[in-house]
Amino acid sequence: MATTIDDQNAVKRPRVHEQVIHVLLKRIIRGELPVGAKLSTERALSAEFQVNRATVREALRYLENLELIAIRQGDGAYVKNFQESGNLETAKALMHVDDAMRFEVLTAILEVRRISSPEVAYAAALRRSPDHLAQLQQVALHSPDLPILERDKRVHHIIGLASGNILHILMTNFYEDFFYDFGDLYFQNDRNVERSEAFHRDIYCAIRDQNAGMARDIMRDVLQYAEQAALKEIERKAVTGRVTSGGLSYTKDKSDWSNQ
Amino acid sequence: MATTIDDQNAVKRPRVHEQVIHVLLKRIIRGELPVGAKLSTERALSAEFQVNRATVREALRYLENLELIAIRQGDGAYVKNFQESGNLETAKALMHVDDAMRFEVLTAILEVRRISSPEVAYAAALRRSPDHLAQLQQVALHSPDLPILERDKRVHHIIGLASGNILHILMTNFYEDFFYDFGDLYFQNDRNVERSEAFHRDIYCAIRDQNAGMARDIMRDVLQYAEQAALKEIERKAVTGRVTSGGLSYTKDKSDWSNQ
DNA sequence: ATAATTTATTGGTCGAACCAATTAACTTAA
DNA sequence: TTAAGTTAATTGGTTCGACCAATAAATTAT
Repeated sequence: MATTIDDQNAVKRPRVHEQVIHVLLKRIIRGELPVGAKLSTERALSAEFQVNRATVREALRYLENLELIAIRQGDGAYVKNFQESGNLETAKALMHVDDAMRFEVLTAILEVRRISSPEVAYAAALRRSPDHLAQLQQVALHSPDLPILERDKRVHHIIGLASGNILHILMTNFYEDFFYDFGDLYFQNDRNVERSEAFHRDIYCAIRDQNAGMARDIMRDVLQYAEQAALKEIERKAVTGRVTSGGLSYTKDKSDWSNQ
Repeated sequence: MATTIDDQNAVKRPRVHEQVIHVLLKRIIRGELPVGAKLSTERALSAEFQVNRATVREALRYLENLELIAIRQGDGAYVKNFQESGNLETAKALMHVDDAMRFEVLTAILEVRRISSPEVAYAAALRRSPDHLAQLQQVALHSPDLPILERDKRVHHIIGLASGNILHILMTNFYEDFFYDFGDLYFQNDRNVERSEAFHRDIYCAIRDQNAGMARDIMRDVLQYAEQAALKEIERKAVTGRVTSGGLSYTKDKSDWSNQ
């Protein structure tokens, strides 16, 4: 059988158009392509990167979806001000630019989550269906075999679902995307694991009893704890150096273009 | 000169790949393509829609960016559960499905904004730079010629910038995208215009004085007012029928595929 | 000088071919 | 028979080359 690489440790072979995205993204965020600047034509980029024009187009379309550029037929592609038009997906892209930007985005997310999620818990306690309660009970209390990171993810997700607000659900997905890498580092500390498990028990009871105020307080407390603990881990790591299991620092790219 | 259509009333000629997106989107959201279902191959879709495979690919790439489908080389494209993986841009797409979904998304956004924005104002009052204050003064107090909708947009945007949190800024952009159409309807009511202008004056003073608590209260009050007023307008319109200048109801598509 | 027309540029779409990863079917060895 | 290895078919990824459509610049006519 051909070497079927383990899914967890699968080596991502970046698709070509993703490499093009990466280069253009850096040029835009770093200001080499300032706001209002016109990008090279698709044909010129195609020649520069030695890839097909269709591949360049896939990359440009992605940047257009991010509201980072505006494409006009017969004219060209222009850099937009992402602070004026960027969407939340732009934040994910910013994570790949450099460490400083990564830290800014991460702290921003932590703040937004600390503000919003307690109110999500509040709404969830009020509106939760019996089915959502059952799901929460199953995951929070009766899934000891589930890794703590996955369990925590699901708890938050079920709370989002129970809130009955589709935006809360999508925001929860957004947080999860960010904390998936970082979570491993966070839960290496047993104290954080215990804190999380206590949170699961408490938030379940509050939602079961439809005690919205208590649910909000419980969520607020755990997020304040987690935020401080996470920032501490980052600080420690910044001194220790890079870690192997993800975290703030990303592995350097092997792409020929990554250092442009 | 060739007929240069006025930008404001420009007739959007949907690009072909956007029409393909629309059809596939409806099939997914409506459950015709349930979670886990495998989409037709690119070649099959190309034949079905009578468009080139590259065009189909642009559409599929968009749905992939929305986390609505997962594409695997050598295998195919599969429908994901957007409640588990969808990002905020998915909400925009949901607006185009039907009226019920549109209403759900809109009320969800109003709720999220009511929760988050007061805290953004709080942070803005604490952290605002002299430059941001000057911008806010200019727009909020000394731009009588600016249409109220545009002025209101900029006030919120500057507050987002002043908050110093990139996520707040991007979330503000997200709100703006949704309320741009609806804003015209909202500001047809003079009472709403007056309320908004008062808000601009008050929030400027609070941020100028770095009175964070007051800024938060002012923002909370105006959003509560606006939310109720907006829902009232929607209700009124639902009785009156569709309106011409945007609003909840979208114009029916002329696409051949729109009724699939 | 201004307006209309033409031309060149550039993104949008198309068609066919080949590469690369996956799956399924088949073959072979234990 | 079963399990592992091999091969073939399927499907997304990329390339090449061409033409269509919208825009902007250059040109011409008024």
